[in-house]
Amino acid sequence: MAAAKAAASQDRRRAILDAAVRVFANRGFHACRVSDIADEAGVAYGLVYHYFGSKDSVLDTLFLERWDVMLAMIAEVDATEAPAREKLRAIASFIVESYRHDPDLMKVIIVEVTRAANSFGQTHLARIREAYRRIGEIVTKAQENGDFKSEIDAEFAAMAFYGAIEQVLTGWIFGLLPIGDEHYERAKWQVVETICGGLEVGSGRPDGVRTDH
Amino acid sequence: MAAAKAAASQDRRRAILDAAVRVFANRGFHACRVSDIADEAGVAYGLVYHYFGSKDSVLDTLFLERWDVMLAMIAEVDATEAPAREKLRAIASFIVESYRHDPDLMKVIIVEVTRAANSFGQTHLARIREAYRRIGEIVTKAQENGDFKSEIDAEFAAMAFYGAIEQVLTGWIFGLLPIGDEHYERAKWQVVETICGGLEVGSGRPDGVRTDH
Amino acid sequence: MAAAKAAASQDRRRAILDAAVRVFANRGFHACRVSDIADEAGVAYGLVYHYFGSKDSVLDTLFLERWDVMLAMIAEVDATEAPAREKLRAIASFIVESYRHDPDLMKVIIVEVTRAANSFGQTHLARIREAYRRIGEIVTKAQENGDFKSEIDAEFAAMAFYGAIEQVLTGWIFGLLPIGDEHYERAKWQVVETICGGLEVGSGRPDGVRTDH
Amino acid sequence: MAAAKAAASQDRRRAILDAAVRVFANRGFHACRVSDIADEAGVAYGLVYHYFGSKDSVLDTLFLERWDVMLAMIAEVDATEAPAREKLRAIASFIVESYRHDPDLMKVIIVEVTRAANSFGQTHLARIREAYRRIGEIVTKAQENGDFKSEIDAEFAAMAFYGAIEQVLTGWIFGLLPIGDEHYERAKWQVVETICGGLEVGSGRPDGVRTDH
DNA sequence: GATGAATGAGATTTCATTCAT
DNA sequence: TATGAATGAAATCTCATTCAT
Repeated sequence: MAAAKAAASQDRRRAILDAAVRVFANRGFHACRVSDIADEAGVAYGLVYHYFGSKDSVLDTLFLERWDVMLAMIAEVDATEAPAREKLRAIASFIVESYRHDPDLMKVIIVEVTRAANSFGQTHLARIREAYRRIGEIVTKAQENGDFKSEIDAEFAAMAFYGAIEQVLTGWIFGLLPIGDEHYERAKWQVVETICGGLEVGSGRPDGVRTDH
Repeated sequence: MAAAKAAASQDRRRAILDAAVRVFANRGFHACRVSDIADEAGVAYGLVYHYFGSKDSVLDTLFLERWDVMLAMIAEVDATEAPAREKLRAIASFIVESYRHDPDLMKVIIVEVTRAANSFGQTHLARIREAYRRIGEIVTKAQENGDFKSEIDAEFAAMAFYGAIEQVLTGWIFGLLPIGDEHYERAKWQVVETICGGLEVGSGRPDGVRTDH
Repeated sequence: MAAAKAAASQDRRRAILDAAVRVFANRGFHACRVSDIADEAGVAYGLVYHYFGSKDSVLDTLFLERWDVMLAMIAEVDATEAPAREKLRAIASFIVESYRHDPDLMKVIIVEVTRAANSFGQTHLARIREAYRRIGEIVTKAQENGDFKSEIDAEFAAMAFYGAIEQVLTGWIFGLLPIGDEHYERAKWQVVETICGGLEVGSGRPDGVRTDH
Repeated sequence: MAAAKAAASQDRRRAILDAAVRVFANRGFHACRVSDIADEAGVAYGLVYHYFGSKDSVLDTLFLERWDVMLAMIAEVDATEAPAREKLRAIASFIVESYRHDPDLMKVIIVEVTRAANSFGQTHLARIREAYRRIGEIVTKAQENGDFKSEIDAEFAAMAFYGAIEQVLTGWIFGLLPIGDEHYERAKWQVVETICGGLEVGSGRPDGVRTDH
C-alpha cells in the first residue's frame, strides 16, 4: 500500500522532470513558465512546487542527475589501464550516446547550464570543473607515459577535447550538422581522431617549429 | 555644428552599447534591466529606446558588430594562398585577440548568443553558420590539396576547431584556465597544434583502423 | 477502550491548539502556515482539518476558550457585594495572571483578535463587547452608590480601564516594560490605583473645572 | 515646467497614500491587494511600485508620516512649562483630533502597526517606544515636582495613559463608543480626568494601603 | 535628442483546503 | 482517525515599453 503510494509519488516527480526537459528544450528555461511544465506533465501547478522548491531547482535537479552519471563514468574509465585514446573515446562515446538517448536533456544542459556563466553555470561550477579536471588527468598520465606530447598543457587539452564534443552536439542541436545513428557513430570516432591525433607524439609540424610569431 | 551634434549623438549611442556590454557580462542579459544599462551609461533610460528599439536590439547590435568583423576577417584570410594551418592559426589568433581586447564582449557573445539555441542563437543562426561554413571550406580545400586527411568531415572539423577555441574562452570566462598575455599567446599555438595536428595527413593511428566497434 | 481512545483524541486536539498558540505568538497568525502548526504539534497537517474546519477556526477556538473564562470570571466578580475597586482589582488580577500563566496565548488574543477590526475582532465583536459592557456595569453601580463620580461615562471608564491593562500587557509583549512576578504583582495594584484613583469621588481638580475649552 | 511636473508627480504619490489609507482601513492590510490601492487611487498597478518599493513600504510611510508628527508634538509640549495635567491633556487632545481629522489613518495605525507585535510593530518599535518614553518623562517630572505621586512607575503610567486613549479610539473604530464632535471633546477631558486623577497626589485610597495581598 | 513617470501584462511563488488511501 | 500528496486561486512584484513634456 504505502509502497505503491510512494511509487506513484515518484512517478509524478519523474513526470515533472521529464516534462521540464521537454519544455526547457523547446522554449528555453527563461521563456517557459512553470505552468508550461505542469501542463506538459499533466499535473497541477502547485505540484511542481511540492516536489521542487522553485523553477531553478527543477533545472538544478536535471543537471545534477545527468552530470553525476557522467562524472561517475569518467572516474570509472580513468580507473582502467586502457590507453588515453581509449579512455577519451569512451568519454566521447558516452556523451554522444547521452545525446542520442535524450537529446532534449543534453540540449538543456549545454544551453542552460554549462555555458551560463552568470547563473546555473556559476552555481554548478565545482561540478562542471570536476569533469574537466578528470579529463585533464587522463591527458597528464598519457603525457607521463609518453603517449601524448607534453608541449600541450593538459588542462588546455581537456578544454579543447570537451569543447569540440560540446560544439558537435551544438551543431546537432542547431541543425547545423546532420543527425542520425550513423553520424553519431562517426562523430565518436572523428572527435578522438581529431583531438588525440593532435595530442599524440608524432603529430604536428615535422620540424616542430612554432609559427605563431 | 550639425556635425558636432551628430558626433555627440553617436557618442551617446556608443556609450550605451559599451555600458550594455559591461552589464550583460556582469549580470547576464536576462538578469539585467534596461535601466541598468542606462545607469551604467549615465543616461536616462528612455534614451536606450531612442537609439535601439528594444533590449534585444541592443544585444543584436553588439553581436552583429563583432561577428561581422570576424566574418570579414575569415573571408580575407581564406582568400589568401597560405596553407590551411596558417589560415586556422590566423582565425584562432583573431578570436583570442578579440577576447584579450574586450573579454566582456566576447563573454556576452559566447554566453548569450552562440549557444542560445532558443533565442539569439536562433535569430542569428545564418550569420553564425556562415562562420562555420567558411572554416569548413578552408578544411575542404586543404583536404583537396592533400594537406588534411579526408577521413574527417570538413564540417565536423570546423565545429571541433571552433568549439575548442570557444571552450578555451569559456575556461577564461569561468576562471578555469589561467589568464594573461602569455596564456593567450600559448592558446593560439596550442589550439592549432591540437586540432590541425589531428587533421593533418600522417597523424592518427598508423594503421588507420577505426576502433569504435 | 473507547474512552481511552477518545482521550487520546482529545490529547491530539489539545496538542494542536497548544502548538497553534506557540506559532501564532512567534510568527503571527498571517505569517504562519497550517503546516507550521502541524509540525509544531508533531502531527500530519491534514489532522488540523480533521479537528478544526480551517485555520481561522483554530484561532477562534483559542480566543473563545479563554475569553469565555474571563467573561465567567467577570460575571462572578460582579455578582459579589465587593466595592468596585475590589471588583476591578480582581479583573485586573485575572488578566495579569492569565498573562503570567500563558503569555503566548494572551499575546495572540491581544495582537490577533481584540484589535483586529477587520477580521477576528469583527467576528467576535459581540463577545468582546460583552466584557466591556460588564466592566461598565461595575462602574455604573459604583456611580450609583456614590463610590465613583458620575462625570465620567461608565462605558468610557470601562474602555480606559481595559485599555490600560491591555497596553501594559502589550508593553510586556514588546519588551517595553520589565517582566517577572514582582512586576506582574505591582501592575495589578498600579492599574487599579491609577484608574480607580481617577474615577473615585474626591480625585481630580479640586475646583472641578474642566479645562478643555 | 519641471516644477509643475514634479508637483504632479507628488500629487500621484499622495493620491496613492490616501487611497491606501482608505483600503487598509476598510479591508485591512492583509486582506487588500496592491491592485485595490491602485484602483482606489485611479492609477496603474505599477505606479505603486514606482513610488514605494512594496506594499509594506506604503504602510511604513503612512505610519511614519503621522507618528513623527505626533512625536514632534509631544516634544514640543514637553518643552513647555505647563503642568503635567496640561501636557497630557494636549497629547490626548492631539490624538483625538488626529482621529477626528482622519479616522481611517488612525485606525490603520492602531490596528496594523502599534499592536502588530510580529510585523510592523516590531519594525517601528524604536519609534513607538519613543512616544511612550516621552510621556513617561512628563510623568517623571511631575513626580519630581510633587504633582504626581511617586508610587506609580512613570513608565507604567505612560503605558496606561496611552493605552486608555488608544482603547477609546478602538471603541470608536469598532462602533462600541458613540462618535461625534461632542464625544470627541468629552473624551479629551475624560481621559485626563481619569488617568491624571489617579496619578495626582491626594487620590487613591485614603489609607494608602495596598490591597493586593 | 533627452527624460523618467506611467503602464500593465505576466512571472514566480505561497498556502489554505481537499481528498484518496 | 490519520496522512500528506495534490490542487489552483490569488498575491506580490518585475520590468520592457510607451509617451507626454
